[in-house]
Amino acid sequence: MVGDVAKVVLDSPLPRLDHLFDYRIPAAMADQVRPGVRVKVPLRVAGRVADGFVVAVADVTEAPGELTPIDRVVSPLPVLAPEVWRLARAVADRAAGTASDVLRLAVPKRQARVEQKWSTAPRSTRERVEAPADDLATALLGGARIAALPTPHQVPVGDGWPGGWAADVGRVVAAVAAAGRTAIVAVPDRRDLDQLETVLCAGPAAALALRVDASRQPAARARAHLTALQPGPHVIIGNRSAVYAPAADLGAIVVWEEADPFHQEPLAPYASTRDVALLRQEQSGAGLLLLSSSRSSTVQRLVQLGWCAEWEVSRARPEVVLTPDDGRGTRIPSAAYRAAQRAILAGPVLVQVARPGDAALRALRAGEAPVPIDAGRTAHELGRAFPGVPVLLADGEHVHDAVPPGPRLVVATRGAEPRAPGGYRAVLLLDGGRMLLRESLWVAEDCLRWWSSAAMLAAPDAPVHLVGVTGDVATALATWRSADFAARQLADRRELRFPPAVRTALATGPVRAVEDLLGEWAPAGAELLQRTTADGLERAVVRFPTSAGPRVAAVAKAALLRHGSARRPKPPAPPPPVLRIRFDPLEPL
DNA sequence: AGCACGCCGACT
DNA sequence: GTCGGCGTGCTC
Repeated sequence: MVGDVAKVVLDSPLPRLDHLFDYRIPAAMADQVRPGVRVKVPLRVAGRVADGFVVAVADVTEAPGELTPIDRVVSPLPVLAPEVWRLARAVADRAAGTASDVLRLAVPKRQARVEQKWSTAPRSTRERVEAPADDLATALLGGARIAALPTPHQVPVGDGWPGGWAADVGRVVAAVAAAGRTAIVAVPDRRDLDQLETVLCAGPAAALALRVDASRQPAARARAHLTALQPGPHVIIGNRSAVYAPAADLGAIVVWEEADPFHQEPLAPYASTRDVALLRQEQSGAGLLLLSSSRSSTVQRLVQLGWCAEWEVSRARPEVVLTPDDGRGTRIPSAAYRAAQRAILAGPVLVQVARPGDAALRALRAGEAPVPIDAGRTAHELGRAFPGVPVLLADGEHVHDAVPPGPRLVVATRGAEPRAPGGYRAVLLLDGGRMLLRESLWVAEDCLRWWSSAAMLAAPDAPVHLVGVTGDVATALATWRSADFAARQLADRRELRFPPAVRTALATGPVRAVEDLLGEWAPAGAELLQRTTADGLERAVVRFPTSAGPRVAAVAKAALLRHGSARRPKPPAPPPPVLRIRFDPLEPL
């Protein structure tokens, strides 16, 4: 019978099962089986069924023998869009992972009740939106790949003050939607998502906004997914999983703050938003906007390759004052202290610290040994330094999106800084020296990003004091030339042959499996960087030029096919060690 | 994950 | 001779 072969991807993390399986489509299911639908299919023996998605329907099969029929169609809704399947395959191949691992991130779990209601309820039709023309959006709609820094201060929207970046993104996606194309925006965290939502809801594309937030209830996720599958345009906003949203008419992908660690997927195959976005841009021809508060060396590399263009969104620059430590090196320098005292009469002042516990205190009580101090005492001590001024602490445990207007000292750990209406009257970056001491391949550019994003919370005419930091990275912040700094970082990395100038991969597992792999990796272009062995387990790090990526990944996948699964003994026996391979770990060594 | 196939040690 | 250990490989 014509068209009765279904190509099915199985929901299984086993490398051996990571290819398409052919099944016969029973005549009774013919009208329901189409690409994207969930099915249950027999595997090996009758009675055992696996979940899967149909990705294609064909006339012929290359599989030997008689085809087993599909067991049943779980749902007739085609929830795996063809462009998402292509993307999942590419992401998996790049990292020697399985497509089904990627699909678990890309397609939310089925919610029968949601689908039930969806099938009967009328769907809202997309209305046309009107938005001002936007040069950046026009370039993106032409397929441009662009790296840009945002408007560096907050803007008033309704009665809120979202970041300038969110307003920049809002203008771009509204223009993309007005052109009838879908836009996807991926941001690191919930607080960024809230700001973007504020902007979108006040703009012309409000009715098209669709929040696909992996942290929301499963039902809400499923509903948003079904909506995204409908003809657009949509403005899809979310965290890292948003890059996988279905969008047949994709016009632009926007990634805000691509270097933020929240964009790093903690689940196999560990692909970051940026890498997925690059693949999706290539596959779809949509525009790609990498908007960040400072240029990362990774994006600078793309710029220098000519793969990515630069764009100036705004000429405005926060005023940054480099303030040396005076005297003992632990006290707030008097220049910064005076600036804070002056500013606090007009409104809130932000103090960024590495950890509020000891650093802020140490700065105020020179000469005393730092001890772990709870947040309450920190607030108390700061209160003494600024008598009569309320102190607010913001860190991982004390989350504040925004602070009320009026004089207030806001002590925040990096990344936890609340926004202030109209911006802070002064920003003190107090712990720069300590932040730079952290051991990481990316410290310098991480610090520049943390400082830049805190500086962007200042009012347009308010001073930003970077305390006790000198050299390249301080100059980069003061001159707001993070691209030059990133270029120098990249030059160093080329010299050392370290990321992002090269890629890395980490293999762990039984000594023999890892050694075999290293033997095959070498001719593929992967050079051994580090190797440690402990009780039968080996850990090896290799580096390779990006051009060798496909070969290195293919060799890795072949090795996983050989050693990837092992017999699992009955618990409580520990599972036997298996070969694991991770590409591009943030800290390879 | 399961389940068959297949090649070496103790056995009625 | 055979029974069965579990190492290896396959699943349309």
